[in-house]
Amino acid sequence: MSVRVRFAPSPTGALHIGGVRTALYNYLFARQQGGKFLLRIEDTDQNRFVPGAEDYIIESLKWVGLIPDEGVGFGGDYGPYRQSDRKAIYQKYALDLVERGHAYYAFDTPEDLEALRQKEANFTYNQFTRSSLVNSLTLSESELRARLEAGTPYVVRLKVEPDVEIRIRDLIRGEVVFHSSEVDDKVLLKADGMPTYHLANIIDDHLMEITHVIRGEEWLPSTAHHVLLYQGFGWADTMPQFAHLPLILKPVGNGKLSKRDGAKFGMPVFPLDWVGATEEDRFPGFREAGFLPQAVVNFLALLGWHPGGDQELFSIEELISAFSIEHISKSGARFDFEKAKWFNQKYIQASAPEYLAGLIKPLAETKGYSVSAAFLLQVVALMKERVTFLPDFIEQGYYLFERVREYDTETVQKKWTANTAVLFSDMMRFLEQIEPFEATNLEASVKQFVQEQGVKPGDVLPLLRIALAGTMKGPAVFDMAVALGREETLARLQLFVNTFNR
RNA sequence: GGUCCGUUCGUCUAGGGGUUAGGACACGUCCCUUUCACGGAUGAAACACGGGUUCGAUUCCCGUACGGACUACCA
Repeated sequence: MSVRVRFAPSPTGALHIGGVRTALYNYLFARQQGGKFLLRIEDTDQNRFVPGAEDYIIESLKWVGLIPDEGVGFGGDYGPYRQSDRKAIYQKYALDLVERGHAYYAFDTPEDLEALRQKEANFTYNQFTRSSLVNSLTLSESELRARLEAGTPYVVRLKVEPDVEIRIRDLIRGEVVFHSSEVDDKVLLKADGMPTYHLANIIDDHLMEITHVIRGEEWLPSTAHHVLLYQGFGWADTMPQFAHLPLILKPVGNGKLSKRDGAKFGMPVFPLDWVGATEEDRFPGFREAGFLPQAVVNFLALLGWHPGGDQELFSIEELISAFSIEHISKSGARFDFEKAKWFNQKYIQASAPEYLAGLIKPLAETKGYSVSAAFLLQVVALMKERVTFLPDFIEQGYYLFERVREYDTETVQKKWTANTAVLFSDMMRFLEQIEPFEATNLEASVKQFVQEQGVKPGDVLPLLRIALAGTMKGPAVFDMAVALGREETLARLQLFVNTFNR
């Protein structure tokens, strides 16, 4: 049987970076096994539905390159892939389960249950309490029929049999055992006719012939219910295998990574910018922060998984061939933004100049710079080894696009002497006619010129650098001069002399 | 509270009954470089604790502690 896995987020807002990792692991597994990777939208909670979230999820997956083989927006033979479009299917199966004796109607209202919880803090609807509640197990047949015919709202609940051991073989954690006395009678079908996650995911996974369920650790406790459902439907022999992923934890402190941590630690925790309706519902994304999707993938892949060995940088092809569920860690992994930055830097260094130039072009344009592709290529060559994020090309290297905004006056004062102005004027005349205006020639000639003037290069070159860039940081001076061109270089030298020669 | 899951340098992790416990990020020092980075070298830094099992446990078992998830007509 060929592998089929799914990523099944619910459209309640921006897709958390942990969700991206779950999608990635599913994707890697599917690709490696020659199987299919599907996207299913779990929108059975009408109250939590957020417009735009579905598009956001799809765009996120596309950005990181995890293209589903089937799913909402991707076609496929097992649709519909949006659960709200499958409502009738769940109702049919829920009633089927009632007939099989593995589920029952319950008429207790949310208010009834809330009142019970008030009275008894740990109240649970289960095999011990259901006999004293209002459901098809306690109602007579005629009472039941009367309520159903009157259209009384009801839910369908799982009927958990007493004294049964539920064994789960988790691919990551080994065998996990639950006793049915600890398993409650979960709601399967809600009063609005929609299924809960538990029902919908079992029916869909069965109908969509899912072979492996790779999902977050938060689902481990409810897997007992899921196993019972497979058995109740008579699908035990085709039940998928489970793999419960460790959580992604906060960078510091306790608990899992939350969307608030982004603002708190000044880093994105979402793949793309999310712009919600309110000011508080806005979050930055990795893409807009200037990450390369390949770097995000590499970073995420290694956050909770490692194939063994010392390799850190993996192409997507390498990830696919090296991936194995058995090598996924059991414990939660802290989100280390410093490591994410390192990956990005590495991927920028390794990227083709043309690719980078294409990515920074729109960034330059929003800053109001209109530059040629050739010039962008020069910027990339100059800045590639010293940036972490894509916008750094423009922001750190702004002086390649416009004139110096601010000089490092401290260094200027340290190096400026009585004859600096004269020296610079002579150097400008020298630069005016030097041929070719090219880095190695410039370097050799200018150094020689400076020496002939009886000055040490160390006294002049820093000033030359500041004249062109304003700062002591940055690319090699003569490379910058070439990128700027002869005319602009001379103009900046003149400007520099004018500024400091008082 | 109950159930379940987990615990190797600060962080991500490799490893696995006998190892100088390996790599990477971050950090320190040095080299390269008349800048900054890149690169190279190097240093500091870990098996939560207590019992077993064993000739020998960081590795296997059991506890304890700590951390986490779940405990909705949310997913």
